[in-house]
Amino acid sequence: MCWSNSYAATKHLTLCNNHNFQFSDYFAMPKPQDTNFDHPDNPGWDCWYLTGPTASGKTSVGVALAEEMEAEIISLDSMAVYRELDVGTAKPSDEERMMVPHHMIDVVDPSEDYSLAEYVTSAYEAIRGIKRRGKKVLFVGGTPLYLKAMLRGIFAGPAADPKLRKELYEKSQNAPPDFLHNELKKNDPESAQRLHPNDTKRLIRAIEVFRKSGIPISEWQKQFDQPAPVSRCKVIVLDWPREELYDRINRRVDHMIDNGFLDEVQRLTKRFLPISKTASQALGYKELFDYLDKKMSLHTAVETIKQNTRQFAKRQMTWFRSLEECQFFSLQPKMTKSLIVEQIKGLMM
RNA sequence: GGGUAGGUAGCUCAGUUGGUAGAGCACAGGACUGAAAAUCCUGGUGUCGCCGGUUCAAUCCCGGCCCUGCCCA
Repeated sequence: MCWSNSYAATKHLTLCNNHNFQFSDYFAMPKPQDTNFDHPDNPGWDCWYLTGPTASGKTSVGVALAEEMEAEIISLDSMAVYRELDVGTAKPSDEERMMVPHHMIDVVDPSEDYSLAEYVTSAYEAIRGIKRRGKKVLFVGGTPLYLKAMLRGIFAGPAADPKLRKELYEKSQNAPPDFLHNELKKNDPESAQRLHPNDTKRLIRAIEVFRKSGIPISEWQKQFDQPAPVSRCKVIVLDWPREELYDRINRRVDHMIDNGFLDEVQRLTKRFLPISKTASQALGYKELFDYLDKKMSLHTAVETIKQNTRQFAKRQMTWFRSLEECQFFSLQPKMTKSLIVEQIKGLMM
């Protein structure tokens, strides 16, 4: 795609002069709408999906499964897209990536902002490539919003406008609490009805969409209530008993700390371009930044990472329960990987 | 041993001039489409340290005991 380089270059230049990535006001080039998001025959169909909460073992099962099924893997993960965020995002190892081709990992610089729409655009591209090579497509990852967008599509509405967002945000800070809500009510009462007055991010996005397109976001979004056809999508959720999952999370965070997580975070603090607003949302990084800034002890930082990760896993499960496409696969500590792979393979065929 | 402050939710604490109690965090459930590992909403989960007394009624008042912190020996 010819526009992507100049777009990235513009971002780089402007970011150099702006180290404040809280509602940064750099100018984002509007992207050409060269992808038909609301395709009548969604490219995300006729693919396999292996998902589940964080630390459920998706990566390792996914690689084994892909080998068995002659598939290539598309990572379904909003944080693995960033280069240099390796340990904390638990990316697949070099060995795993040698065994099966992986896509959508390490695709942007950590100083760049990233979005759902960029993911979907590139994932469509990856699907086409894999199918050209005569392979199957296996999505592996746990970002539920991305999963839903792959299954049900995304609307071809206006891109984010950081300038407008910043303006609305700052205005709302000096106004009565329901300022944004009232603002939205004027043009899009349906969305205002649906959104809570405190839901700042979504209120801002909804106002933004109307101002840029003249069409309420509630109009754009109507199409996504229909589940993908079950006959064409297999979505498997790795499902551990809650307590076991939490143990796995705690153990994995300890393992990350023992395997260079701190060094990685330290390196990020020393880079020329600061990490972007979206990349800095990654779990574990913000807590370790606080430790390095001496705002908390290492022990407290690690415990906080574990807690935030458990809360994240809980939210992921809420998503999976709400998506009718999801088929839960119950796991028990004693099951071997080959047994798991065998059974999931059976479900997918 | 004497004095003193305290013991209330998983944690840190508030409170009831006597009518069986509430905040933050934790935890649980939900929402979610161009920031999503983000963000937002809802929910109190309890032998008010233990044993007795007074009272129609005690977590609260009285007595004793146990435990913790601090001060003095």
